[in-house]
Amino acid sequence: MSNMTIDGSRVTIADVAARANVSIATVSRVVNERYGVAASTITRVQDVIDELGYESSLVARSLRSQRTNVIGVLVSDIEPFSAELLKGIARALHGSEYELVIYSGMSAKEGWERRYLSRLSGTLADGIILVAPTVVEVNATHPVVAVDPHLGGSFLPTVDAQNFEGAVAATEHLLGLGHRRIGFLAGRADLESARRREAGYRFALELAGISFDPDLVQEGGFTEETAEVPARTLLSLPDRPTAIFAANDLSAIQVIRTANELGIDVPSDLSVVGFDNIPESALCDPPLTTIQQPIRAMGHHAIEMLIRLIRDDPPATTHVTLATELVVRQTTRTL
Amino acid sequence: MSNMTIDGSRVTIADVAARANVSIATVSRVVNERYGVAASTITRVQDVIDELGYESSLVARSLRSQRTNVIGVLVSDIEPFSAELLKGIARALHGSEYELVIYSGMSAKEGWERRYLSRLSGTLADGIILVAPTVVEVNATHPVVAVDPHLGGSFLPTVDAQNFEGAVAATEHLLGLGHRRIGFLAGRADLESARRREAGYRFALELAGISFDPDLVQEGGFTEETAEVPARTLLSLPDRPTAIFAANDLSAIQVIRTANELGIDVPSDLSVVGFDNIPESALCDPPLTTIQQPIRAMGHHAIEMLIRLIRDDPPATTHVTLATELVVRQTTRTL
DNA sequence: ATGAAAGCGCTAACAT
DNA sequence: ATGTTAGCGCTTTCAT
Repeated sequence: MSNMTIDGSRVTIADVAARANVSIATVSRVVNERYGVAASTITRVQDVIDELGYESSLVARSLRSQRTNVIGVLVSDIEPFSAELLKGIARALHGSEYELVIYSGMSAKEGWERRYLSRLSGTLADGIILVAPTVVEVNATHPVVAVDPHLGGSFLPTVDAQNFEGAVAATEHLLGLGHRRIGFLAGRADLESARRREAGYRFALELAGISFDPDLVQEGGFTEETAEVPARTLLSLPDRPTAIFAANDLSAIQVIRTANELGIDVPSDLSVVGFDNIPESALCDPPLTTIQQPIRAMGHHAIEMLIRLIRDDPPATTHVTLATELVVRQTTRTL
Repeated sequence: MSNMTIDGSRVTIADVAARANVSIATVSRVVNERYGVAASTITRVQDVIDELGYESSLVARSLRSQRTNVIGVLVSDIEPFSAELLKGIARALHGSEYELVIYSGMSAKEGWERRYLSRLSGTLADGIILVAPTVVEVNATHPVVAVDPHLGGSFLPTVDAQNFEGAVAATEHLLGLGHRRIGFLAGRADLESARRREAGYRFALELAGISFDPDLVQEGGFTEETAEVPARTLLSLPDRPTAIFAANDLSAIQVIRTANELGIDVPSDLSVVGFDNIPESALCDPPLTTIQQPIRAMGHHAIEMLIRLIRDDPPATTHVTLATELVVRQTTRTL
């Protein structure tokens, strides 16, 4: 529709003002529904806005005004976990007054949270959700809520899940099936959630009177790529584990793949349990037994907390931990 | 880390300039690696930047300069399809020079594409990917690529999938199982992809010599919520269909749910086929037979086309259609 | 090599 | 009721 542009460029507030024979300020008032504009002027300006298809620039507006009605979400990457979380966040935002901007600098480099925050905060968004940040000592001008953060003891409002309890449940599930040599494919050492999952694994073993074997623990790094070598290491052990608990589904899926390559059948020769219950875990073959995190609900809670902070409402809970649950599918079997 | 702020507010280029005893312009030159700055000055400014943790504001920068190194993705909502697409887009952007901004005004209201585009384009992003737009007569100042758009004949560079062929395959799968009364839960009438799926359904029926029964077609609207009533209508027909082909997985999942509520067993009493193969389709019970769209690959192609356009590279393909494929799971059975 | 100044599109304080 | 003006943080001429 050619009325979207004048001279092939964007329609700005100045174009509208000129065509309606009013000042830029008046157009701004009409757009923002401020008081003190004559009804006839409102009509005239609105007509021009419609005619020209004018829509105010988010960028220009947010540079100038404090309030933008935008919620920002900062992620290091769009992978299954963050994608699920985004679905929950979007759902929670339905029917609200807020718009959603998701930003990813496409780099998981050390300190991304701070850099992204610095690039967006104070400007684009009224409040920010930080997804799986490894740094939380952040000093922003706007409210920030962290989901699944590095540090448990952060002063940031936080949403996470029962990592420890979930890991205990996963390990006890394997123990209950008769497994005794249970490997653990750890997550990233710098993530609190990863450490708590390892703690749960160790705790369950100890409770069962099984002494901890450091050979049975490898760092898998939470992605399929980084999990391959450690998975192979674990599966090539002289006294190979009969079961592996992976710190997240992505690395569990890689364990299954690597096992297949090595001619090890899952679940006949090897039981595997993941963590997260991302949609992909049900898609893999065989479908993965895993610990379900209520990822979308976490998004929901994060939004609720953030909006409360933005509105400066009475301080609600500052730390929400949601329950995890074992989901038994087909990668685990009695020894 | 308190060095992120001065006086509790954002660190701006002015703060850096003041502390380094240079002008704002010089800091800008250092940040953007422009020529004509003394080596000693570069060092000094860079030190202050590091010390203060300065990062330029995306908003301010993009207001002023043409190039932002940001790819914008405009979606009406974050649901399984767009989330999958985002995963593909993010993957394609790994290691590139581009950052990613996803914008959703959280409204599927008529004309959202144009409004979002107007709010973002010309400012924040160097190029835009429009996801499932219903309007494509768009006149932007920057390159735009449409994924799965409304109009087939759009002049916009487009990425889509074989909707017609996929629908034929789905319908023929059901026909091959002996079904004759096959219902169709249509998509949104304003979406080209939805219409082509219906055309494929009709074509396959015709080819099989089955006359089209308008009672067997209901508009399902592509979401679980909107699909419920039409699904119930279809399943309450006096001469109930023995199979239903739904125009997307979300509505297929709703068909299964509604069937359960009505005491109709899938697949014993009713076969169901979806379209998309979103991860959720494998998660439902029983796992859904569906037509797979290579959603992530579509994201990949869209990025490639867009970057080419941004770089003004030799005009590559302006319209990519990817193949769809039948994925047989457990919701279809011989009659 | 560096600084001063204009201006991107907009909002808000201050006139009138 | 409406216009004028001063910035928001930044890049980019144009001077020096």
